[in-house]
This record gives sequence, structure tokens and C-alpha cells, in this order.
Amino acid sequence: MEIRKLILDASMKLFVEEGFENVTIRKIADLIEYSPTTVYLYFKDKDEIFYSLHDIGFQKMHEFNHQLDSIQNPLLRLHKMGENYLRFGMENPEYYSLMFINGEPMKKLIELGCDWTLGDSALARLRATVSECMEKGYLAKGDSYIASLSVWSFVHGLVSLAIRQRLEKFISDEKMLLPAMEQSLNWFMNNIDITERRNAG
Amino acid sequence: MEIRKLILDASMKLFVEEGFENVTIRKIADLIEYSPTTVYLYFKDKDEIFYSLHDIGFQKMHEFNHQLDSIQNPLLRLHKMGENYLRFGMENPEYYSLMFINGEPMKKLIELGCDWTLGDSALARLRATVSECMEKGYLAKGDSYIASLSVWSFVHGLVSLAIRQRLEKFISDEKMLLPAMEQSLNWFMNNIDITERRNAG
DNA sequence: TTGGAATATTAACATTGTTAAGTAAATTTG
DNA sequence: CAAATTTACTTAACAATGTTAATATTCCAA
Repeated sequence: MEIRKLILDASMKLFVEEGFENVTIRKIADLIEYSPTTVYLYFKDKDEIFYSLHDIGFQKMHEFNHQLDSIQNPLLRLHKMGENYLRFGMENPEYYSLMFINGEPMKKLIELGCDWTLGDSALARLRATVSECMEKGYLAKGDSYIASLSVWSFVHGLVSLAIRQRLEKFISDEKMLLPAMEQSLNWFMNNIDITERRNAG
Repeated sequence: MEIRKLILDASMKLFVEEGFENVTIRKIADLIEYSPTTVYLYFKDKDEIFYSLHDIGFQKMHEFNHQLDSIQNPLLRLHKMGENYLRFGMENPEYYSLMFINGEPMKKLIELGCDWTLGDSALARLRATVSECMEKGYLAKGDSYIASLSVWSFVHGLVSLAIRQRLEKFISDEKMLLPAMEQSLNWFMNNIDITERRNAG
């Protein structure tokens, strides 16, 4: 449907420009120049709109990571994945919120019984890279499940603290936010990379 | 004031039992058996209530960490800090959300111009422990600012993914959630501990 | 007792998500 | 071509929300 896309575009525009709580059905309807009830012909309720937007977010993130496949060294690829993750989150805080922070899309997901396909496959790619790092001796061998969870949690922690303004006292200058996060990622990568250990300490 | 406390208790009760979006001024008023407008005599608006609750959360977390001072070994103390952080978050997801995830309290904080005192001092304690770990050779020497940020981000990432239900596909059994997070923390601690490196790989 | 401050309530406003009922146009069916 | 039905959309309304203005009640000092 054409109008579905109109609604989603308008919703994201409002979401980006006015924030989550200012996305209302009536404002969406105004933007697309239809009556508010028309929205309900294309989406069951407001949460379903957010669910759809969250889905689009994963596609965007996937595009963002297209270059990654060309990186041969798995540890370098892991590092770049992390950097991309940080950048994606900081450049698209609204999408990021829907994908990884807000409660609404997940409730819809459970209600609809559908699967978190795009989220899962993103994690699968992470885990494949982590496993490759273990096989090739860049990371200590062990449970790749746990290691992937750890890597993801680390970068998610940085992004979610940053976009929810919990780092403002920590890093006062807003322009230093992403650089500090990248430094933090470097610290992390240096610590988990076992090939670097003869140089350290 | 007595009634201020009544309002805060009622708000948190609603928050814990019915979730964030079901905390309404009218429900609060019902619980304390006053009229809705009375609430506005003690709080400027709803966000100020959430700001106060977020403050109480930090006090709770501080009590939660009382035992830590007795741990001499700084790396062990850091590990225990991490474990406590995970447990506090999982046992008090509502408080945790206010403290570290939700946007409302921070907006109020900026608006009121007041400082995030309890949050700051919690971070200061983390940083002191990290510095001590560096001095005593448990962690690679470097910028303790960045290392603290990294540690915090890591545990925050775990907790916030867990309580916002992003780990449900990763860890299907809910009872395995905290154990998996603790495993992840162990992995992290093992990786950053430079005294462990001769055993590894 | 009276007057004013402190405390509380009633009534209302605008805004929200959502639904029921109705309309007008397009399409199918006879 | 006319009648019936489906499609696409709107109007009007409901209950719930945060919040405010105006009003009432209580309480205590002069």
C-alpha cells in the first residue's frame, strides 16, 4: 500500500523532529492530509506503527554495515562493526531507541508472535565474527555466545547511556561524545585482543 | 512534608505494579485518597515526581552497595560492584529505568539546573576503584576515565538489554538471564585482568 | 470573633488513543 | 444499464490524560 508508507514516513518525521511522545495519530493524519481514523485502516494501533518503524531501523542498520564483508581480518571487522554500531546509534537516536531501548515494539512483537528476524540475523553476524576471531587466535577461546553477548552489551551500553543523556556530566562537550565512545571501544578491543598482550602491562 | 512521601510511595507502587505509562495523577490521587489537584500542591508536574523517584533509586542502590567497602582487593571489589549492579537492575527494573534509561528525569534535571549528585558520586566510587586497580597492577595502566566509562557501559548494556526484553531470543529461559549476565561479566573481568594473562590463551 | 493564610476540592480545558456509525465513490453483479 | 456490494474515507463521539482557574474549607493569630 502507498498510504502505509505515507503514514510511516510521516511518523518517523515527527519522531525525529519532535520526539517520541509528540508522535500522535492526529499529527500523523495532518501531515498526510487524511483524517485520523484513516490511519486505523492501515495500522491496528499506534504500537503497530512503532513496530514497523523499528523494523525499518534494522534495514537501515544493515545498509550501514554493507562495507563490513570486505574486511578480511575478523578482529578488524569486529572493531569496525563496533564503530559502525556507535555511529549508527549516535546518528539515528530515534531509530536506535525503537530498536534497542523502547518497550513498545517488543510488546507488539510478542503479541503478534512474529520473530525478531532482522535483530536475530544482526546478532548472528556478530557471533560469526566472534567465532572466527576465536578460531584464528585473536580472542581467547570459549563460549562464543557469551562473548558475543558481552561485545553487544558493551557497545549498546555506550550508545544508550549517550543518547539518554547519562554521559553529560562525564563528557561535558557534546562534540567529544563520539570520540570518547570510540576511545572506550579501543580500550575494550585492546583488552580482549590476546595477540596484543605481549606488548601490554 | 508527610504528603510528599505519600505521593512518592503511591507513585512507585503504581510504577512497579502497573508500569510506567499507567502511573497517572488520578490513580496516585485515588491511592492516597486525595483529589488529583492536591498532587500539584506538592509537585510542580508529573516529571518532578519521576525526578524524585529517580533520586530515591540512587539511595537504594547506595544501600545495596554498602558491603563493598570491606573488600580489600580492588579487582575483587570491582567485580562485586559489577555483580551488584546487575542484581540491582534485575531486581528493581523500574528504579533502574528511571535512573539510567528513561528520558524524563534528566530533562527535569537540566530544567531545574540541579546536579546529578548521587549519580556522580556513584561514578566517582567506580573510578576510584578502577584507579586503584591500575595502581596495583590489576588493570593495564591508562586513562581511568575511559576505563570507568567502559566498565559502566558494559554492565549497563547487559541490564538495559535484559530489562527491555532484547535478550529473550538470545536467552529464552528467564531464569537463565541473570546467570548468563554474570557469565558475561566474568568473561569481561577475565579479559581486562592483566594478572590472569599468563594462564590464558 | 474575624481575617487571612494554608490546604483541599470542584469544574473545566485541551489533548490523547480509539471506536461506532455514516457517506461517497468505485466495482461487481444481475 | 441499474442494483447491490465492496472499498476508502470522514464525522462525531467516548473515556482517559495532564493541568489550571476558581472556589471552598480548615486553621490559627490578632
